[in-house]
Amino acid sequence: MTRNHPPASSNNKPARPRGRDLPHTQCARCPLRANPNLRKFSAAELEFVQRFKIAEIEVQAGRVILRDGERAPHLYTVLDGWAIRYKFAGEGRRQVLNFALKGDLIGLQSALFDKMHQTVEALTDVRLCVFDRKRMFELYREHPGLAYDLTWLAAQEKTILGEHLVNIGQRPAIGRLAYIILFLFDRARRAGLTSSNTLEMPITQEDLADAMGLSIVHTNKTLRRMHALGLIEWRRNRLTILDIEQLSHLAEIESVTAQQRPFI
Amino acid sequence: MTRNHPPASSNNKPARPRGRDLPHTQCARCPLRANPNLRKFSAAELEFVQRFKIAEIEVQAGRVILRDGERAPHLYTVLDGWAIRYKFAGEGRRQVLNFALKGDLIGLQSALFDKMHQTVEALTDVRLCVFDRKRMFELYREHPGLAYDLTWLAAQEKTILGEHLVNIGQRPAIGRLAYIILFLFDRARRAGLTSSNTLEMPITQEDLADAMGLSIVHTNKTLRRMHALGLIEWRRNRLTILDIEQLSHLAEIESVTAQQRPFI
DNA sequence: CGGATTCTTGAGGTACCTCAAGTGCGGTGG
DNA sequence: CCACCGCACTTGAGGTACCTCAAGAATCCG
Repeated sequence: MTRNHPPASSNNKPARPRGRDLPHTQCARCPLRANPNLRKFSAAELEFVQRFKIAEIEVQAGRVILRDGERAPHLYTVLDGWAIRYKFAGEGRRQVLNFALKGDLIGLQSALFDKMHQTVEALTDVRLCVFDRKRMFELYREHPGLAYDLTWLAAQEKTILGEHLVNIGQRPAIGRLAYIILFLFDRARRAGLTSSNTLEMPITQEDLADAMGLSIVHTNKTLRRMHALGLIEWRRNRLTILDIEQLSHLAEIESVTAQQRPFI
Repeated sequence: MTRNHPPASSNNKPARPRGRDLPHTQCARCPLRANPNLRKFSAAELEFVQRFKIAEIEVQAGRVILRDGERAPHLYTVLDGWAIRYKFAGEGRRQVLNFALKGDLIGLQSALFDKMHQTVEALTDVRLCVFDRKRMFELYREHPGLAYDLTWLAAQEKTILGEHLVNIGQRPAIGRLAYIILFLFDRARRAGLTSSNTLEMPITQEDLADAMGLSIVHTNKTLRRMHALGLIEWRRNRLTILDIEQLSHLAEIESVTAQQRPFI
């Protein structure tokens, strides 16, 4: 676990978007649309989403995008970059809940409950599509397909968190690690961020440890052990999967299922 | 954790509703409606829900209502009784994700993803309101308020699971226990199942252990320790909270927030 | 009343933790 | 271009919180 997180460390400053808003680009030419894993919009939906979208912003690596307990004015979709979702648990302990990659929605909790129940922080510089929270009900009223998608995305998060709960609650360190590695690799693959069996990512061993509920030291030792077994390679920001069979076996999972998922 | 769960134990039989369907009662007179924590319907919504509802069934204690990996034909709301949501993790290890009480929705995952990602099992005899999955899209098309509620409920589950993740990943045994006890008590209180500071519930120490990612033995010892500290009393199916201050302190939480929540 | 759960307690082992002290590397400034 | 700094990673040593195994007591149920 993370010890000694400075309570108000420099990477906990409020999200001040790096600059002036970027040009309000066309949703029809949204780069996410190229991803075959993401579902297509109808013309009417596309037109609505275009109006729903307020701006595009860029958030610097290390900045907080949304903070636990605060009310966010907007809803975001990640266009590019990596973010991390976590909660603090008194005295510098941190639990990582998930990661956000391109295509992921951020801030739904705030839109529904009037405040966030987790913090979302940029791991790299992140480009975000900004949506107008106040139009949420219009979305529900006029575009049942999009409304359904929002439910779908929320339920998807819930399923993922359930699996993480199994991971942390029931598996030994090596199994947890195997699971997380496969999880990350699969998510990245769907987002088109992998090349064959390697993945470039901004995740530190500390992030990994906090996601697994293990100490950094033990995470490191487990990582080395896994390397010694010839299952992976983990060099600063670069993960290579060497034996997916063995990893799946350690994680006690069969395989990962594919499906076209929605986004906004 | 649960060791030696027989892979196909007697309480894992498919859900065969105990009997003939009960009389198709009026949603307008739904007993849940008495609970002030649950939001009111508009006349049109009430009329829709009445048609959405197919039947009422009763499931015996110990039976599985929905099984992980299977596709469920229906969506349910708990009218009465307790259920438990869990996932297995190879060789008799089980992770409890949450509990379902009156007013809770069951089977949304199956409706959205075509299969369940958790098992839901009746802890007591459970009375369920049965909804027609095939009308889901009609719900989204015609009743944006209800659609919003479904998203709300999914996001709520997700928030709860995030908190459980913090619990299991970051807290020592006594803190985990304090947290779960407060969580259960609060949920039960909202469902109107508590009387002052005591709660009658069908949860065993094994269920508790599996919810916390601890062994039964250690759960028991921690429970006794907590009793010795004068914080709680735990007698078979009966929980009494003696010192909520201390418990909150151990769990490192401030207080629990109230809000009117939706149901269907 | 007997059998099956559930709870309780003790004893001993170990997986993971904390503390501590490096090492390596990438970025920055002189 | 090199020297330095800070952060991420690595490794060892020793402690402990939690685990497993085991056996018995209490309670429930038919």
